[in-house]
Amino acid sequence: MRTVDPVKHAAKKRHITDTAAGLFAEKGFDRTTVADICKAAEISTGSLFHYFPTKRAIFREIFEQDGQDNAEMFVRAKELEPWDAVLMVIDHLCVPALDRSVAGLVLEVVQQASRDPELWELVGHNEQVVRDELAQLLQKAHDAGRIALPVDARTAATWAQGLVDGLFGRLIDPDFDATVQVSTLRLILSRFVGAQAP
Amino acid sequence: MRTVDPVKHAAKKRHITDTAAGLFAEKGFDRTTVADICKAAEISTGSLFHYFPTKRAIFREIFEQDGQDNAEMFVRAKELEPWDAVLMVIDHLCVPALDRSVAGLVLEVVQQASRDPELWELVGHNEQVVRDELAQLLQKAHDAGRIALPVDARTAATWAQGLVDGLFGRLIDPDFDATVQVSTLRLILSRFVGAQAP
DNA sequence: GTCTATACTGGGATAGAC
DNA sequence: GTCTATCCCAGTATAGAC
Repeated sequence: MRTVDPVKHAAKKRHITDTAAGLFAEKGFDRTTVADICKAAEISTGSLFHYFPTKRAIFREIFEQDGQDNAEMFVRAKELEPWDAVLMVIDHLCVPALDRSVAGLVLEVVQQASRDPELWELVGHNEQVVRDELAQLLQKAHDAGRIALPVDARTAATWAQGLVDGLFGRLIDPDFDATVQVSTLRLILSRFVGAQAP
Repeated sequence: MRTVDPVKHAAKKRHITDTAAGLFAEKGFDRTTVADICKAAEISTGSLFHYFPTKRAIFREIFEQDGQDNAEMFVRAKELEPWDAVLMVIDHLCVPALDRSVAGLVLEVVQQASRDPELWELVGHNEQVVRDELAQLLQKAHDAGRIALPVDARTAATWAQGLVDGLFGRLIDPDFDATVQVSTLRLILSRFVGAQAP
């Protein structure tokens, strides 16, 4: 006897976020208008604001699932030998870089997060979780003699993230092939942490 | 018998760009209004548009001098031993990261450049010059036996830039001390290119 | 729940006096 | 060259019919 079908409702929201994500990636948040989103999603503004209170809310929704994704990843990672786990995590973090449109979205979220405290909490927390987990894995690998860290584990973890940032940064060069360069990234990281040859 | 004093004219333009740069760094390009700039620079909008045709033009002007700066740097670098020159260039590229407000501006320009073709040309060209010069220096250092590149010089140069991007990326973490981490960056690069201990 | 139409706001840019 | 006043438009969000 309820008036809304929650499944349909969620599906529609998802349709809107998916459509909006593409536009945000392509044109940026500020330059994407609500009208653009409505046109692309083939709905009216009135309908859109039935599902989301503001434009920003659409943007946030897009990133809300990331935290859970990462949590799942680390569960899987912990079943591996620590250093292999680190490499797996890095690969996972690099995946968005392989798709230019997703990469645009990542650039955008960094930008927006620095000015939207609510979004910042979401993203910043996530980053910190990744860093902490990476630091733990690196420490274990070090203790097991698989790598020989030249700096503390936390710093190393930070720079592992920094290397991923670097990968994204270089996407501005049209000749830069992220698929190929992920292996270079692994080489740099391996040499940095003194990984033994396998 | 000329009606404008070019020196005064340039000084005023400079005053506007300097003022605007601070605001762009702090709030981002899109969220900085022309009114904001005028207020901060203590001029009227009419006056501002006498010096610049559009808001974007102000933004571009800020980065127009970078090319020349870099050219000068490479002239000085070439007087050094190649590997020392590489480290000098890297240090130079890292300088903006040491000042949070300047760092904000760098984030902003990447963002904007991906959507402003004219700005893109400016920035992209500059990046390419840096990469080419770095690649040359790395090749020379390699040939001199000072380093042992595991990849081609161009790829190595690209990743040297990527590491600098990573440094900027990590600035989002408030605990990240760029001054300290520049030395970690040098360590990572040195290990990557197989630099011999001095 | 979805639409059309529109109110309201704010920002970029211009006109024209001084 | 600089100002004030203002135009014009884009964009978010709402009202109210269906």
